[in-house]
Amino acid sequence: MVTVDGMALGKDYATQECSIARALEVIGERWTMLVIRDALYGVRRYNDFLVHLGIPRAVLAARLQTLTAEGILEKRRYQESPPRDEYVITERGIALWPTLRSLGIWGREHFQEARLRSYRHADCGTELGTYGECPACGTLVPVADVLMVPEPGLSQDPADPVSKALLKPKRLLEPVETTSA
Amino acid sequence: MVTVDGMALGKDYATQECSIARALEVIGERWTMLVIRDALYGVRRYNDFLVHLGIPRAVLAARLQTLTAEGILEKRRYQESPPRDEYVITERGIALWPTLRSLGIWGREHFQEARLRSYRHADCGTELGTYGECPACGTLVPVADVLMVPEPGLSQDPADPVSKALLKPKRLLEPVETTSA
DNA sequence: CGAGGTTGGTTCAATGACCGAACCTTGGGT
DNA sequence: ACCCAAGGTTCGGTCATTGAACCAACCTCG
Repeated sequence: MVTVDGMALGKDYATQECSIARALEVIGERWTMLVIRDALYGVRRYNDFLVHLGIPRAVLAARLQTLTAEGILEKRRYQESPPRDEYVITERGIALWPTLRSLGIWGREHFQEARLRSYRHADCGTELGTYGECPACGTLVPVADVLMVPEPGLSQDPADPVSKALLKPKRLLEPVETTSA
Repeated sequence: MVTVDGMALGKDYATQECSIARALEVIGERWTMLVIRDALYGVRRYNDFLVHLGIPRAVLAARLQTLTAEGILEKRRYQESPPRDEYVITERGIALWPTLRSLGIWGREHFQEARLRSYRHADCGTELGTYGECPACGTLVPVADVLMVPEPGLSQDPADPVSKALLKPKRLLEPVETTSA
């Protein structure tokens, strides 16, 4: 049966009856997970995503729109006159933190020597366990209480202002400062 | 400037200094994570991947080759005369279980009503926590001791033999039985 | 022996996604 | 009036994915 709309390549893993497949239909496209990672880091503005990711403008626009439509980001007016919007991560997006953390750990352990960043419980300074829990406190750490700490191995003096801003320790979700003024 | 090698779209997130990006270069392509999921379920043969995923043959061949080259699957001769190989998941691939589990949970909680499968500690029958730990035993359950149990909501009587084989409870990693003889 | 089946692929034309560069728009700032 | 910044859209060219067809080694059955 040939359905009316001709979505051939895109998005849907038609035959799969599986929540992983459902998830990948939403966030499985190229660049999407990196956009979400940046949003967790506190990146919010079109231009910041652009320079930090090195993503084509058209693709970024498409991804931001999809992620907004799926309720993972929320488009929010942060100033009138010049009307400017920012894209803020929602609860649904924040819920991807364990996935991204375990993916990052896997990537580092299997394909990378150096450790670039560590993640700590802001309250006590303890480094997080594999799933984002605090071994000392024995609790699951809310994402807003995760402190991202750059480690040596991360290149000093990067080109773009966003990478530069991410060079100092900061909490996740807290907006990055790129006041180029 | 046109560089000599023409890798434009593919694989590498060039500017990214991040273990998540490294990971996605390896397993971020379309279909790849679903192949790994199937490998965790115990799927091993070209034909079983093919019918279960509904993936184009050429793409499957490419993915199996990449995953083998990256050490996530291992190509293993399981019979001479007709020489036949199967693709078995390695430790490196098994290490993706927490990632896939948390991704699946996210997909179900946010984009799906029914629960299709549950995962239990084979030793005690307790349903696993969010990260694959056993709440009762308090231990991290080895993947080989995870029992996958189909729940109502999963369609009875599916078309392909692999889905049919996955209709009864079985441990992860344990090869699926598709003796069509 | 030859026909047909099973497994595991390769090849090919068509279609869709992605890329990078150029352009556009709205609203300041000077 | 002119230029700049932010946030896009448009467009031609390239790359990836798709589905269908083809290939080949080996086996089994008549």
